[in-house]
Amino acid sequence: MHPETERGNYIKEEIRRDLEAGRVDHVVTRFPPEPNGYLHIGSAYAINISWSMTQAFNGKFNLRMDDTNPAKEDMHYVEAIVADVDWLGVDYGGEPVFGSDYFPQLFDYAVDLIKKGRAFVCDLSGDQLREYRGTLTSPGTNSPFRQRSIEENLDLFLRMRDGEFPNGAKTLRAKIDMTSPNMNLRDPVLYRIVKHHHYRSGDEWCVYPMYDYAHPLQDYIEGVTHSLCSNEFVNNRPLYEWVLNSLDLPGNIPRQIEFGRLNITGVVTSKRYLRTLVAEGVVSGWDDPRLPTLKGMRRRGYTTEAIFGFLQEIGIPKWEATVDVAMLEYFVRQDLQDKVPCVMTVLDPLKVVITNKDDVEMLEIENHPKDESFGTRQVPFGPEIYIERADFAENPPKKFKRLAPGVEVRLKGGYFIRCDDVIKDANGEVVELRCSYDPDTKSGAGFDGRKPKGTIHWVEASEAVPCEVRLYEPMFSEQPDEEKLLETLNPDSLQVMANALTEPGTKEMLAAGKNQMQFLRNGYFIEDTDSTADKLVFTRTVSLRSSYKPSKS
RNA sequence: UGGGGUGUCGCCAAGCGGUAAGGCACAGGACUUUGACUCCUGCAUUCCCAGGUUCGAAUCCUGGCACCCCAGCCA
Repeated sequence: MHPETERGNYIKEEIRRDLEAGRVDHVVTRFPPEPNGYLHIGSAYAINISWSMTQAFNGKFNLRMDDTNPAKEDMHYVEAIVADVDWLGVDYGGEPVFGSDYFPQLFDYAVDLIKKGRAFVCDLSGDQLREYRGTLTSPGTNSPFRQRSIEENLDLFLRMRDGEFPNGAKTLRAKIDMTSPNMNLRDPVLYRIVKHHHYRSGDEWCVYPMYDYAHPLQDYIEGVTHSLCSNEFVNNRPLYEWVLNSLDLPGNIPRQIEFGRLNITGVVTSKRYLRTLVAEGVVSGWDDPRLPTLKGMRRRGYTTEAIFGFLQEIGIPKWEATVDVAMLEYFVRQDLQDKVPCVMTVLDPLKVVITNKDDVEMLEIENHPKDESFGTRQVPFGPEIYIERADFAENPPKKFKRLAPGVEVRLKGGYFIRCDDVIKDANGEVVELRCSYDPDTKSGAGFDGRKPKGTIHWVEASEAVPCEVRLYEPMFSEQPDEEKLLETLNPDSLQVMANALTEPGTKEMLAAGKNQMQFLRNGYFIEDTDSTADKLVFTRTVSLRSSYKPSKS
């Protein structure tokens, strides 16, 4: 085997082969989104595949709007797409390119095709076209217009362009083979009449090229060497090649190579369903943190490093693969862990009175458990604090490493406290804990006389900052059934902790420009776009991993 | 159903005729002022199935099976 042969990435291997064989001497790839929707994790995956190839071979990467359908596309989407790609940090040469800019050349190529006798104008209606096409098992039938003369075809095509015929009246079709077992080759439509304003070319055109005709030529015009796409297009490859070969084009001809689609457990990426969720108001918008859109993931606090790390690890499947979300979350934690500070926030506060404490003192606590460069901060501790309701149990189960009557725990960065008394309201609900602290056990003092049951986080009452914390869970109860999407929704995908309290240090972090941090024991959070100076709002990016398994009884 | 594509651990995934990498998840254990992090350990005698070729097969051949894609004037 060649020592340079790239393993584990068949596309890279193919490209290298092309380079070594001299078929090409450089690499150009492209990502061709249609500006009719927002980018999502699957888009990032596709972008990464094409982009990483140009990184590997010092090539060029184009971001091309695949805008050949005037009825569906909009400038709003190109702006959104550009913003998302910019966020990913992928370099596409500064400016996106537009497939619609090649309309004139595409038209000329079509004229060429007609002159070569390889395309004809067909008057069949949509319904007739379908009938003539045949089925998967039966061959199609030649169009009665297939034998028109080149002159007549030319004349008709020009008149189609000039708007002489109504929408759908005629099409330009390739003359290939109506009996081909590959449906794409049964004289496919190349151009259709669409009198519709195009967001970019305006009203200049009455005819628009179809994807199968436009794509290979757009690639060719841009000098794309390797056109990488998902394998739903394998059946289209013969047509892609037919278009290029039929034109006898000089120079490098692009080569299409397919890769498998990416699915993630519990996540839906199809535009249609994403649109449904937004339209039905199931989510707050395209940037809802529960959505796998790039905007959603960005708002949720996923970093581009985490996303690329994840993509790097899953590789390039040849066929559709469904990766466990846990893998994505793992990379998010891995990335955040080293770069965000750690503060304390109590999501569901339970009041604790420290009976033997009457002053408020400042404790110095480190901002990161491993990295000293994050420095330390002053955290107040006084006679009244709040702890997490879940960190107290009147009747603790086995192995409960938190607070319980008569039990002693350590307050992170502070002292040991012992629960002496439990105060309940009329309904028997615990509303307050009376605890005593041991001054000898101050953090860092080296006290080792006793071992506390565990360490919990807390927030001092007088300086506590109220905030809203949003916890997210998967949108669907299980692997979503796309046909019954709204029925498989997880009703608890968003949990709002409206009465959360965070330590003053959190505001300091925000003031210092750090909008992402770990809330000790609760996970990684990001200040939400809904947050204001009056009302802080945090979104949980991802929870911490936990090996704690509550016992059944 | 005609054609095309794909089948290696629960999930991704290496492997390219020489005797099954790695990651996630999971299960134990160490450490721990986060039940986090980190660190150990375990986790496919077997590669969709059945035959065949070979000293030797996940890799080659034959035949099955399963799943996915294609019948838009969408992309």
